[in-house]
Amino acid sequence: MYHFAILTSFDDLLAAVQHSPSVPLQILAGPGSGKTKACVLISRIAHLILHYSVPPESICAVTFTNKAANEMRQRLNQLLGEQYTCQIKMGTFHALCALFLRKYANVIGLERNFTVCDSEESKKLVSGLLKLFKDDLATRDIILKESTVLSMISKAKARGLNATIMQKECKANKSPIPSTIDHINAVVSDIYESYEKTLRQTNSLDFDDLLLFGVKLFRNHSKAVDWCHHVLVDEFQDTNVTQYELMHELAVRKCVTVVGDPDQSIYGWRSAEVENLSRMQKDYPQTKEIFLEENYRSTGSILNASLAIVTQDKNRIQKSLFTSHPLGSVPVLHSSISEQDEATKIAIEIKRAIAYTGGLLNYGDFAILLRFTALSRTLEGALQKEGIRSRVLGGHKFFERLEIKDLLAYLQLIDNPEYDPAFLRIANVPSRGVGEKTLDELSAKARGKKLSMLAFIEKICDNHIPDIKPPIKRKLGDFVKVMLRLKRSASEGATPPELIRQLLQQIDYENHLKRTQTDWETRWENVQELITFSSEANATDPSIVEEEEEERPTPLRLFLQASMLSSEGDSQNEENNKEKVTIVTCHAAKGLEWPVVFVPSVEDGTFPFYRTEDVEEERRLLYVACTRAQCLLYLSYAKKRKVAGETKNKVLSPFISTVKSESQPLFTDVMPQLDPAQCQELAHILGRPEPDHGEVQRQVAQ
DNA sequence: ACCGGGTTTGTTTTT
DNA sequence: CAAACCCGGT
Repeated sequence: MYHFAILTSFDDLLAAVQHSPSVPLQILAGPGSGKTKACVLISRIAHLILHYSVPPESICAVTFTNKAANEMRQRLNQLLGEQYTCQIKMGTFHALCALFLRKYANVIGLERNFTVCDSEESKKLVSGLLKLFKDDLATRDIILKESTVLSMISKAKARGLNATIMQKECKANKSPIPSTIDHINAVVSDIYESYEKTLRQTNSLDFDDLLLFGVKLFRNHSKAVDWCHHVLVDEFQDTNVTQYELMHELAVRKCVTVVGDPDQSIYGWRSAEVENLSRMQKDYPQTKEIFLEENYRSTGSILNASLAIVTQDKNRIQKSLFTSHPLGSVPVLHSSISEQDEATKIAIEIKRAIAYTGGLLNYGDFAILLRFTALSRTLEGALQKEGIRSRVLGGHKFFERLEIKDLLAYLQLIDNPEYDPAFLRIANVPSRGVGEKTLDELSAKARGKKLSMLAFIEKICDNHIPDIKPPIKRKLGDFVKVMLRLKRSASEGATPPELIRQLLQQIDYENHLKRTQTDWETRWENVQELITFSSEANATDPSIVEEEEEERPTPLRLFLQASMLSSEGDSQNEENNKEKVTIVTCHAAKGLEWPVVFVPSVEDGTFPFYRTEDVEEERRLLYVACTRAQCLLYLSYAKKRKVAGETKNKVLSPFISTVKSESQPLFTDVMPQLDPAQCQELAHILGRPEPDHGEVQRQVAQ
């Protein structure tokens, strides 16, 4: 039955799927090796259940995004039926931790209604704390950005270092003459301490906390992990130390399957450690390795060019890769005089390819892979000019839009009145004449009284605290009333969509958008979409079967949690996506594939990115991008590009210039002919019917 | 002194 | 696209 999932019956794939559950397994799967398409992991889960009789509720499958988890769940539904799959624990490490932390909150000293603090709020918190050190830093001529502080804190957390340890380390390492680095470390560890204190006081956990508290829970409370018989981890090369520890704590029975590819590790900047592969071999000495080296995706020449790029990394773990597909056309490398020129060339080439393949390819088969999202502006413009529709995948994510975050902040405050970040966000939305200064003052006073800001303001409005100027009470009185009404509705069992509708009406949010945003129409549409999402959230959320009914999180809490951990992009209207060219970052393209792939801006400074800490990781990123292509691959660079307002001269990426003149031509500057023979080959690789010659000629004529 | 609306600026990658 | 900045109005 599950063989349905395996498109090919090759030995290695089968061995990986059927491997004994009790022997730890590492599947090292190169790009296009059937990791996703033939879904090794999905087939293995099915095999564990059907053949080895592993109970579905004792399986834990960890994916890199929650979107991937949803897809996995859907495909398993088709194979096994929903009654099995709904019991499997599936999701990102973050989502799984959140799930169990809610259930066992009291055991490790958390409130059940903790809020997940996303990176935007974390950044605001850090930024507020950093201001306290501004003068001190200025006297030493140190510029410290909040993003730097944030990433230093996050890195410390990912390695499991708390603020106290960090402070001790700083003192221990101090050289006789305090250097700038020492000073920065000292300041950051102080900010770290206050940051943690604020999170605890406001009953919230940031993304790193979810993992850290998860480890703490699983390590010290066996009943939280007893259920687990088998752990499977996808994208293992992108896990960090804490995530490894989570896996280790969950694997109480030492049954582990991981899938990964060191060549595709591109999240080092987020503290991912490829070394987790060797660490696992040490911790689980019996670990068996299975290499999947056959690529079922790309043509030979795409694979050759990609391998030429990644094998320049001398420290790379040696691994081969081959394909049964024909060589196909040689990847294109072309230059342009400007980014506009580059974008136009891409647009024209897309139209040409569609015409010359006479309906074999449509717009949905094309993807443009970018180093960072800001590069999409000119491309979107050029495509639009040529009448090509496009969609930006995961550009600015739905739940990060300001109108969505405003509304979520209200809901968060209903669920967790202590969550001051939400209060600070919405106290003046819509405008109530309470600005930054006033809020700072109120915040300090509330802290002095050891109250949450909402509780403090409520007291002022009830005349329990007299020492505030009358305007505050007048200005924020309405806000307090809105919150009270919403809280009452929620306690009376109002559903999330009902709460949102009530909220919209009470604060007249539509009017607020019209007043403050020029593009209020699309923003209002997003608000409507949020209502839709909120009504679906409970159904899709993986939930633990609760012994006691009242322990189950409220629908509101489930909805909020799903929102904070979602990676969903803007419009998922599946219908017309077939007619749209996909624009996506290389990072977000991981695991995806398209018949035709363009990678623009292959220039020094972009690949590798000029501020990178790890050049090899940038190389792997380009490798990941190139290996997304099935049939046609186009790299391009511009000789001049506008960077941060200034036009700069650019040169070809060293990743390419060092490989392009080897014995066989890896790249060509000639666009593919797309003659009948090539079309036939294309159709064969994609498994599609060949185009009709008459149709080709008709479209070319146009 | 503080708000709020308008303009400038400067952008990695994401749970 | 939103944070940072500026400046007129209260």
